[in-house]
Amino acid sequence: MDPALYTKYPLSVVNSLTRQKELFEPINPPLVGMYLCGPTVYGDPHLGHARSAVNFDVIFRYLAFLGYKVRYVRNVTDVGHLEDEVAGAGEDKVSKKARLEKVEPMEIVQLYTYRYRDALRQLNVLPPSIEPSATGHIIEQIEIIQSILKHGYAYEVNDSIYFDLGKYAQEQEYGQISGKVLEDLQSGSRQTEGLDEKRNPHDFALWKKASPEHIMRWNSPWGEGFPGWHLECTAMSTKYLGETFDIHGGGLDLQFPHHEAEVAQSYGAFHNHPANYWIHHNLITIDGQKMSKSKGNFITLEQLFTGDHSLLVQAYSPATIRFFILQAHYRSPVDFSNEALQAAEKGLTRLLSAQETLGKLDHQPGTLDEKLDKEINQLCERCYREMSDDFNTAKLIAVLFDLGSKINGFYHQQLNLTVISVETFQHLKQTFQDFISGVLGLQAEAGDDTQQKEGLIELLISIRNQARANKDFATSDQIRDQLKELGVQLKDEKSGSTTYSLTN
RNA sequence: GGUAGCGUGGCCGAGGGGCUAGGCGGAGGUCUGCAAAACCUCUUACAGCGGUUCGAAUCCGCUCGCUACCUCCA
Repeated sequence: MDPALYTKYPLSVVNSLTRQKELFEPINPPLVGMYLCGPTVYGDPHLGHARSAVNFDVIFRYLAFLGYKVRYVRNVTDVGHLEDEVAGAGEDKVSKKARLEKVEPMEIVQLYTYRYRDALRQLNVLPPSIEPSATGHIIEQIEIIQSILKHGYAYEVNDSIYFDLGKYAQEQEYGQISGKVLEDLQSGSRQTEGLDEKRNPHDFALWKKASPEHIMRWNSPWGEGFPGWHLECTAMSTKYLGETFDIHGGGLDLQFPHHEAEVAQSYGAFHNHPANYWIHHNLITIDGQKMSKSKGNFITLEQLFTGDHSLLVQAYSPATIRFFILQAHYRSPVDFSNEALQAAEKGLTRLLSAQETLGKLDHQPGTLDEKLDKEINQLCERCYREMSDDFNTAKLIAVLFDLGSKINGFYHQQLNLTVISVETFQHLKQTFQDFISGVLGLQAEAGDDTQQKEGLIELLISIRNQARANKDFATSDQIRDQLKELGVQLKDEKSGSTTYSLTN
C-alpha cells in the first residue's frame, strides 16, 4: 500500500500562537483532532459565518484527502454568550432574542441552528464529525470549574465563579495569541458597573449566578446559574478531543478574549495547553468595513442566494459564494462587492465547464511530447504543494485555471492530446477532479433556476404567438398542450397577450 | 491610546530579495453562416520618502492611509 499522501506532501500551517509557519505534526497520526468555534445561534447566518465554515470545511477536506483521520468538532453556542462580556452584565443573547420574539430560548436555538445548517448544506459544507451544543454540556462545564477551583485559579463571589487572571499571569504568559498584555488592557479598559465582584477587571466569569428573572438556568454546586461563554469550548473540546489536541480554529475576532480565555482555562483545569496549532481566518468586510450587526451592513446568506438586499445587484449562488471565499487566502481579509462576486461567478463557470470538458476527452496514446507531458505533471504536482503550504486555495485555483486552459486546448484540438502519456492523462483527470470537487467542494448548481425557467417559458410563448400569427396552429397547439403536460398552463387573454400559471 | 495586521495593475486577489500568479474587465487575432464558447497575443502593478544590497514589490526606518481586536459580531 502506498504511504499516506501526508508523508509525500508534508503540510505546513501558520500557527497564531507563534505567528510562524510550522510543519504540521499531529499528536497521534493519522488521527487529527480539530475544534472550531461555531456560531452563537440567535440570528440568521451571514457571509461571515459562511467564511468561517467554508474555510474550515476546506481544511477538513484537505486533511482527510491527505490521509488523516480527522475528528472535526464544531460547536453551537446556545447559552452563556452575554451582550456585555467584560462587565459580566447584560443579557444572554439567546434569551434576549427569545424575550423579544416571545418564544422559548430553545425555540430560538432550534430555529437558527436549523437555518445555519441549511445554509451550510447549500454551500456544500460537509457536516462536522460532532456538533455539540453548550447546553448539552453543563455537567462537563461544572466539572471543569471544579477542577479550576481546586487548582486555585478561580474564586467564588456571591455564588458566581470567576477565573483569577492575576494568579494565572504570575505563572503563564497571558495574551500569547492576541499579543495583548494584561497591564495595557487594564489601563485602557473603561470603567463599568458590576466590576466589584471581580478581583481584576479582566477576570472572566466561569459560572454566573442567575438573577430571578434569568430564564436559562441550571443547578450547580453554587446554586442556580449559567456557564460563562468561554467555558463551553474548553468543556466540549476536552470531552471529544482530549486535554490537548491538534488544531483549534476560529475567526480572528475570537483571538481575544475568547481563545486567550480557553488557554487560561485549560491551564487552570489541566495544566495543559489546549491546542498545538491555532488557526485563525480573517474577516469579511463590506466597502472596507467589518460586517456587523451594529453597523447594519451585514448580508445574510439567504439574501445573497435570493439577491434580496439593497447592496446586491443580483442573486449569487451558494457555489459562487463558496468560490469567492476560496479565491482569497483564509488569512487575508476579503472585501465584499458586487463586482468581485460577479467576477467570481464567471470564473467559477469557466472552471466547472473545463471540468465537464475533461470528462468528454478520450485519450489515445501517440508520440510523446515530453515538454507538454512534463508541464502537465508539474501543474498537477503544484496542486498538492500549494494546498500543503498553509492551505493556499488562491494559488491552487490559479493552478487549476492553468490546467483548465490545457483541457480546453485538448478539447478544441489546439493541443494534441495524443502527445501526453496515458499515465499523465489519468493523473490530470484524477487531480483535477480531486481538487475541484473533493478538496474545494465546488460543484455545478442544482440550485435556483427560476429565472432560467421563466425565460424559457417566455421564449416558447413568443414562438407560439408567431406561429399563431402565421396561422400555424399545429405548432401553437403543440406548444400549449405540451407545456400543459409539464405543468405550465397558458392562457390567451382578451387583450391579446399570453399569461401562464404553474399548475404543480 | 494599546495590540495585531494591511496598502499590489481598471476591479478582485496570490506572492514576498533576482524566475515576477490567477480571475474578471478591456484591445486585437484564429475559428465560425452570424453569434457564443474556446484558444492565442496584448493590457506588467506593488502607498510615499529614505536606507541595506550587485539587485527590493519583497528586508529595515520614517511618513501617510486603511482595517481588526481591546464592547456586540465569523
